[in-house]
Amino acid sequence: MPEITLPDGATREFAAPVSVAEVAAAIGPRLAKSMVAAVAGPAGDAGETGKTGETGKTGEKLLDAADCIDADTELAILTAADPRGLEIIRHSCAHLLGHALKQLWPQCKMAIGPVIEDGFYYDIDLEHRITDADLASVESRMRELAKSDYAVVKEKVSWDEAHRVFSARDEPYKLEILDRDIDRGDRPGLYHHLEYVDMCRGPHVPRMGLCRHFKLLRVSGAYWRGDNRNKMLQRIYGTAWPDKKQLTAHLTRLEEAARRDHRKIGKALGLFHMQEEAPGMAFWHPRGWTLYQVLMNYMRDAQRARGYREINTPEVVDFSLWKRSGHADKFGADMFSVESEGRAFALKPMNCPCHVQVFNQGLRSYRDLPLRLAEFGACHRNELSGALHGLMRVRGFVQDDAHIFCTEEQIQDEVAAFIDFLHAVYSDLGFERVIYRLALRPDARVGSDQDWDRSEAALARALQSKGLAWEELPGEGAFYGPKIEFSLQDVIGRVWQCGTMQVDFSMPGALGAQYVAEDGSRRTPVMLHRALLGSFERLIGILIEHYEGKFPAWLAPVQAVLLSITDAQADYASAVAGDLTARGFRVESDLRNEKIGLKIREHTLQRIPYLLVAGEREAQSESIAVRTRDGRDLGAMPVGDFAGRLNREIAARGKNGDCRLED
RNA sequence: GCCGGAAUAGCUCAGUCGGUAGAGCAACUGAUUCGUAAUCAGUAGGUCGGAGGUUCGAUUCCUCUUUCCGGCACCA
Repeated sequence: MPEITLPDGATREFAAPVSVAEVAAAIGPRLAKSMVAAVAGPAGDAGETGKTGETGKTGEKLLDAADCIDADTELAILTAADPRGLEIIRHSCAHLLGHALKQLWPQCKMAIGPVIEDGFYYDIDLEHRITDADLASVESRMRELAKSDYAVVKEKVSWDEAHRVFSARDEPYKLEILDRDIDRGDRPGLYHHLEYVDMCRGPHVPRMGLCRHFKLLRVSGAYWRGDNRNKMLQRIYGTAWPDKKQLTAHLTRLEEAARRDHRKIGKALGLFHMQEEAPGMAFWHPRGWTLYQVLMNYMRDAQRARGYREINTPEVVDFSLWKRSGHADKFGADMFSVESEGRAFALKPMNCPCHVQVFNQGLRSYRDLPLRLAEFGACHRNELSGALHGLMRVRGFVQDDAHIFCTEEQIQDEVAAFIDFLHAVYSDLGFERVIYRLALRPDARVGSDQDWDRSEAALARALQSKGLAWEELPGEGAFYGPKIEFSLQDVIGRVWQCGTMQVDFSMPGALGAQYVAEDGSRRTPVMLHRALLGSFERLIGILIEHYEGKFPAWLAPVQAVLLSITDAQADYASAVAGDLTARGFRVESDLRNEKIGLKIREHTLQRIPYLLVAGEREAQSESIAVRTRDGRDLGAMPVGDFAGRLNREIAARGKNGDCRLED
């Protein structure tokens, strides 16, 4: 006699074990119709034996509509409105995709079809190459199948039975999953979609009519089990939403994101270009290089204020140094090499070994520590061609790199100070959402396990002391030490590592770094590798997308343009431009014999923050009429007033809205 | 690197079922001096990414190649 407690606290008693669907029906017909699945929660032990899926909360269990409840439990019926319900719909969409694919290409071998953010995919092995046209026909077959609203039938079977089913269906990938990932004692779930069968923990929708608001997006390649030694399969991506409105909104977001692409905006604003002769390297144009320099000078001042000393080291260095540092072994193939007079050199892929050389000059005392050596270091890495991506992943770049030589006792404070520094800079840059990750020891590494224990712990403690939530990435640390990754997202949600803080107990010793301790003994310092921006290239790529090219005044390559109305104001406009330039602003003037409307349009499209109209009225009154790039008219004001207000806006950096120019 | 797609004027793109290409904007010339998102007219501009092949003839078909795009893998 199960007693079921609903989310609102109401209870319902049933005389006999009931299915989830029956409970929903008892609550109301509308809920029964829109029910996707249910979640049973921790009070009761609901459902049949065997795993039906897990949710974030411990003790919660996801149930299929057909699952039977035979004991007291809390139960929430899930609909598309619930995030867990939506996830189930997306998962069922993957099955729907599999169903359609199998109907269109019966010889297609099914691999996996999981849920991802905003949607789902299915990996298949099929000789025929799926084209965009195919994608449309797959999608329409999916719609037909969904429209028929067929019932999804769940079946729990023995491992042997599952094996028999997929042998008969000639699905080698499903058999491999059974063999390698599923315990022989388990009872895998089979979901029958008419003639199509998929194996899944579930739950899934009870009727396919619940999967209606989806769209297939693209087809691409993906290695079986994510391993590049395995066969490359075809992966079809789709997105799915609770209703048409949200689907449309998502597709619109994707279109808008495409417009913010840094490669597109970089070209439109004349910031940089790339060309065939230098793959993965940027040619910076005047406006882009201005932005680059503004950012670099900002970082230069900021790090000087925080006790860093700037240095500069060679870009072409003998391979022997890379051998001693360990980089040649691990990354030799990814380094650009240069040969001269029989000697092998490499373009430096990073700055750390060079910084140790600077540290090693002279005898260092414990009194020198922590020693913070910073360099805007130009690095080259011969990244795999397929990895290149605009400014985000390049082969030539400049890091805002620094290495802190310190004692083990100083690590904690240095890491904490670095995190504060990073937050201050990111806040000036307008970044609020930072993703924190802690990359732990990889299999291929140098250094003792004790060193790794201590360095991992030091980083974790520092994050904790700042109250930051982080994700751990086992095996993803650098070969010489663990690292905190500070990542930002581009406009379509791809995550890019920018800042980093790495603890290294190995390289200083390997390269002979020493200092004299208080007791006169020679000791090896600890080395902290750190960068805030990561590389100027990547960070500028993120900045372009973040601001959609509408850089705040402090970063804008051109902060204001003087616009004359007729030739009669040419001298006046030039004089004002000269005055503002002399005050340190980045100003241009447009004296062309063109209509003011055209000039406004062109410079607005160039995202210049302030358009300063100098017409006859302004010339008479020694003023300028100020218009912002978002079309606001701030009226006429004396040049000195504008300069003062712009100065305050620039000083505020990230802490002002777009073109506020407040009094 | 792997799978798939793409490459046409400075930019954004159209086009040729094999007969050496077209628009808009930009550029240039002239007229216009016009107050807040496009003034008008004219001119010029392309060995259709590169190399080879098939063909009487290739931008179009085939092969190779480079780069880019979307993923996968990689990311010190």
